[in-house]
Amino acid sequence: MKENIYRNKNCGELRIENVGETVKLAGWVNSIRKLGGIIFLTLRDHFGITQILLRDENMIGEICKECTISVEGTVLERESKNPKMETGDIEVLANSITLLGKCKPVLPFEISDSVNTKEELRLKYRYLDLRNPETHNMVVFRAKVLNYVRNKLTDMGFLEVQTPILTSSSPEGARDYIVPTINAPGEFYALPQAPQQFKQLLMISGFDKYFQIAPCFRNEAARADRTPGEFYQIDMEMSFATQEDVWTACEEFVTGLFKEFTTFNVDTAPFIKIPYKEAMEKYCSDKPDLRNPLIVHDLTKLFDGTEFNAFKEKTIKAICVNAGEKPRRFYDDLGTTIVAYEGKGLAWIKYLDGEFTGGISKFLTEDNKKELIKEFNLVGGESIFMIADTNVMATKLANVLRNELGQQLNLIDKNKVAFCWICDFPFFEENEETGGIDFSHNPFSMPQGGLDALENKNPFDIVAYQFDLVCNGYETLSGAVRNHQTDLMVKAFEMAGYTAKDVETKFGALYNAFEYGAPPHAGCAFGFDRLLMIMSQKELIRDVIPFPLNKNAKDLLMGAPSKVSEKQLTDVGIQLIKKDENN
RNA sequence: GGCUCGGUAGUUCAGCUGGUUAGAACGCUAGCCUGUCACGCUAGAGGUCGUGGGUUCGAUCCCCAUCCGAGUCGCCA
Repeated sequence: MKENIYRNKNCGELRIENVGETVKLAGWVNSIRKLGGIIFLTLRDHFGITQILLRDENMIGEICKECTISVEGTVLERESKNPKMETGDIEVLANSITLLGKCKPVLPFEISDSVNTKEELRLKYRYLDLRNPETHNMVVFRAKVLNYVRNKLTDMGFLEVQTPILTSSSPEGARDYIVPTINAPGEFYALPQAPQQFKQLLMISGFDKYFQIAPCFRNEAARADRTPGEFYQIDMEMSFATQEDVWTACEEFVTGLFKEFTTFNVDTAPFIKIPYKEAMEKYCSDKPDLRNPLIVHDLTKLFDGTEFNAFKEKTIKAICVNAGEKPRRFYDDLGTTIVAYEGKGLAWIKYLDGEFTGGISKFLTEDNKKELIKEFNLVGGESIFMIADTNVMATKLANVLRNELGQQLNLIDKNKVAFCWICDFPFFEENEETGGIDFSHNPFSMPQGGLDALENKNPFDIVAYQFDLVCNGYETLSGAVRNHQTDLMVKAFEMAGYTAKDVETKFGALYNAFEYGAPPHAGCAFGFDRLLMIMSQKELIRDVIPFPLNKNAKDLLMGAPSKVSEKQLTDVGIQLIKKDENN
C-alpha cells in the first residue's frame, strides 16, 4: 500500500512478522471495548479488521462506533491471541488517533447485524448495509465475476460492443421505460429491453462474435428472482453459427464460470437437451429443477370412465414417491398449498402391503389398482399424489406439487448444479382471448422447417430454433437461431396478424438490413444477476445487486422516481393529468 | 390490478378473551472494571402501537378505509 497522510498499511495485512513496525491504519471503528484503564477497539476497512490497543482512556475522545479514524502506532504481539481473526496474532498499540469522520451514536441498524434488518431500512441506508462484510463481499464477488466474464468471452473470440441506451421503442414484449427529450417535445426514446436488434445488426456488419454485459430495462413487476426496472444480461451473438455452436460456447463458458467461483458439483458438458414438449410432459414446467428426481405421470387415460366425480372429464396429473412415515398433516398441508394456487385440491392414496389406503382409495376400481401398480412399478410404501383439473391448471399445479414435494422430502441436493437445455419451443401459441395466433417466444427466431413449415404445417405444431438454459429450476439463458430471411419474416408476422408494412415500420432497421446480405446467426443472453444468485446461493435477487430497487421499482436511497419541475416538463412538452380530475 | 402475510422503543421481536403504568434482547447514555474479542457488572433514558375513522365504559388487540413493505398470481417476446 502506498503511504499517504492517512495510512501506510491496510486493516487486513498485518501479521506476526510485522511486530515492532510503526504503522498507520485508517478505517471505520468496528467495536469499542472499554476495560477500565485500557481500551480495545477494532478498526475495519475494505481489506479486513485489526485490533487497536489504547493504553490511555482519554485518547478515545468523542470517537464512537462507525466513525472513521486514522491510527498511528506500533505492532505488538497479542498477550491473548484470537484465532478467529486473520490479524488475530497482533494488535496495534496506538500512539495517536485522528478522528476523520464523525458518526452519529445511534445507527439505523447495527452494521454487523444488517442482514437481519427489515429490507426497506437496509435499502434506505444501503451505504451502511454495504459496510457489513457479508454484503460488502457480494459486491466484490460480483466484480470478480464481471472481470472473469470479460476475459473468458474475449479469449473465446467474442468482441465487446456497447450499444445505445437511448433508443427506440420496440412494440413487442415488455412495457418500455420511455424518456422524453427537449430536442423533440412529444417524442420519446425508449430504454432497451435487450440489445436484440443491435446485436443482430452487428452480425450483419460483419463482426463475427459479439458480447456485452448489457443493461436491460423492463417496466414490469418484480419477483424474488426478478428485479423490476433494470437488470444485466450477458448478451451474446455469433454469425455463421448453428444452435449447436451456441450451446457448445455457452457450455464452455458457464462450466468454467462455476468451476472458477463455486465448489458445487456441476454437470459436465454437454448438458442434456429436453424438447419443450417432453419437459412439459415429464416435469410440467419449461424450467424443471433436475436436482429433483420426481417425474409427473399423466393418468387421464387410466381414470377414463371413472365414477369418482372429482376426476370426471378432467386431466389427471400424478406424482408417485415414497414419502416415508408422514403424518396426515403432511398430506393436508400439501392440499392447502395446491388450493392456494387456485387448485381444487389434492387427491392422494398410499400403497402399503399390497393394498391402497387413505385419501381417495375407496374410489379406485380393481382395474385402476392394477394399472396404478403397473404405471408406477409399485412395491409398497409409496404415496401417489393426484391433481384433477383442466389441462392448463393440472399442469401448473403438478409443477407446484413437484417442487413442493422435492423440497419437503429433501430430494434436492443443494450441493449440485443441474443444467439442461430446453429446446424446440413452439413458434406460435394460441391467444387465449382471441383464439388467434401469437408469437410464443421471440418473433426473431427461426422456425424449424423454414418457409415450407410456415406454409404447410399446423402453426401450433411448428417449433423454433429457440432454447433456454435451465439451471436448478431457474431460467438462466434464452437464445435462438435468428430468422435472417425477409420472406420468412414477413410470412411469420403475417400469420401472427401483421402486414409486411407493419414489419417494416416496427423493425425497420433490421428488416432493411436483412436485404443487404445477412449471415445466418444465432445467439443468446444469460441473466447475469440470476447467475450470481445461483452461484452465491441467495434466494433474493436483490442480494446480488449493489443498489437494488425495491419490489415496486422504487429507489429508497435516492428517492426515485420523483417529481420534476414545471420547467422540465414544459421543456419536453409534457403536461401532467391531475389525478383527482381523472376519476 | 387480485390474493396472502406484515407494520409495536434506534434494531429484532413478544404482547393472553378488549382491562392497572405496553415488555424482552441488542443498541444508546452514565458509573465501575488493565487482556477483551458477542467482554462483564450496576443504573438510566428511549413509544403518535403506520395513518384516519368506527364499535365500546375502555382499543396495540375487534370492524372499515387508507398508506407503506414482502411474497405470489396476472405480467416479464
